[in-house]
Amino acid sequence: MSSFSRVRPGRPRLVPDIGVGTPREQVLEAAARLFTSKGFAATSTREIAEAVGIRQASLYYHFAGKDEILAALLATTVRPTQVVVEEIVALVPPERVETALCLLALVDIDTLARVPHNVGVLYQLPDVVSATNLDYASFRQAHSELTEAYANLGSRVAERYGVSTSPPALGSMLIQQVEGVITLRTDGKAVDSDRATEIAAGCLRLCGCDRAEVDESIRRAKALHEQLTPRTTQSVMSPG
Amino acid sequence: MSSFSRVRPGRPRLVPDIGVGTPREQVLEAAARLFTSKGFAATSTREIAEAVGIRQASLYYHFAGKDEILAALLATTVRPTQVVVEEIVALVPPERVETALCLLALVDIDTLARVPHNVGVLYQLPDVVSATNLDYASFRQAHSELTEAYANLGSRVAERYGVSTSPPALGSMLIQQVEGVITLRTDGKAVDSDRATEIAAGCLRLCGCDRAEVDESIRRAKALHEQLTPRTTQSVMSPG
DNA sequence: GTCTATAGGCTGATAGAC
DNA sequence: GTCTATCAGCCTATAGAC
Repeated sequence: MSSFSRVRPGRPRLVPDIGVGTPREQVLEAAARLFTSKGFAATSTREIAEAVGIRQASLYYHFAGKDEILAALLATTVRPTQVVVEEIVALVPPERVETALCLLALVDIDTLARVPHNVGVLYQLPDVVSATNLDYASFRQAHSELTEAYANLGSRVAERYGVSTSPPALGSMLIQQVEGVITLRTDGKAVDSDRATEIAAGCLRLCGCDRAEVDESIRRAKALHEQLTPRTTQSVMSPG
Repeated sequence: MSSFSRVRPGRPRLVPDIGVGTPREQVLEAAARLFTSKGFAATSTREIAEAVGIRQASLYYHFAGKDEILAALLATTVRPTQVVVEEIVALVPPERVETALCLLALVDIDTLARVPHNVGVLYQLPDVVSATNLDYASFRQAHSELTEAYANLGSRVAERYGVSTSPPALGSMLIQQVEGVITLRTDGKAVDSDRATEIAAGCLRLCGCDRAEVDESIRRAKALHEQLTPRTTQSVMSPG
């Protein structure tokens, strides 16, 4: 909206606005970068303001407080929802659970790899979790539902291959594997399409799939995945 | 040392000392609990002091500053060193790489599960990483050496089963799987011996092992593991 | 919409009594 | 070895001018 005209209402900034997007978006961009790299509590509102090129007090025109900035960032959904899981399952013939699991993993990995500034880390920070002014509970529930989806699909696959790991344990192992994407980005490593495929294949092997089944499921899931996310550059992401 | 006599030099505390261990240990215990649950930056020295039952300023008799408390905690080694890796490899006949990998995983899982207050999380916190007054680099190197050990053992196993994942990718997947212990403890879930076994088995499946090989390697590795850590309660740990 | 100015609180740390 | 007392600095947030 702001890029339509450089002449905006209100007093001009000391430093002219050279950023992209609305001021609000600029704040969120800077906050995401700082929160993920230094942590929430360790980042001051002054630093955020300075990164944007405005004064500390000016933040409070756009957000009610530091917590609100964090809440807005967390609202940036970074994981597949229950609805998406159901779509994925519906896309795949019931006898091909392996493909469904693989597709879920690919979609999830892709989401985590693409989200700006590795915002996925925020959900893992203790000071974010314990800063319970916000409805962190709703995230927890969404996350545990996603874990259940992994547990459900994974254990149906495991059954076929005689793997006896309990569904909850298998679910947490699978989601842990997928969330390796967050770790990789934190460590400054890029997550490209090949890496995504390797992680998804790892998920299948975790459930006991043999090589032939892994290859076949990967092939089918990748086809479906490209069909789900058409025309965009595939899963290539800078580490930041 | 302090428990020999309750009468210690110096002015008595306002609140009588009912804690265990030396005052220094009490501070570390409280700091570990608070740092891991609230984060480093979000924890004040006043909170630590209050938890111990002393005044904020009294902390500075035992530690030069907040950073020093953190550094002392990080010095609590929580992962197998290069030397331990070599010992493990030496324990297992060369043709049983699967067993070596499994044993490494079990030892590592056990270490992470037993360390007080889930101190392993500290190494993942952005504010700890960016608080580089301390030699965080040495930890990074130790961690990357451990990842390499997983990569090395894992890819030797993978080779046998026709799994073509690159060693670095496999290494990061394996260590990610093991570090699921940290996540589990953060989520308040206990990590008992059965869970440890399931995770170790997952590591083997990640490398392509079939069921028979997984079972055999687990059996051998557990025997060696018990031999390494005799007479202690096996891997049972409270979540905190 | 951004500025200046400032309030009020909490922080990490030091000095010196006991 | 722990206390009291205190400091200077930074923090979030508000009020009101432009």
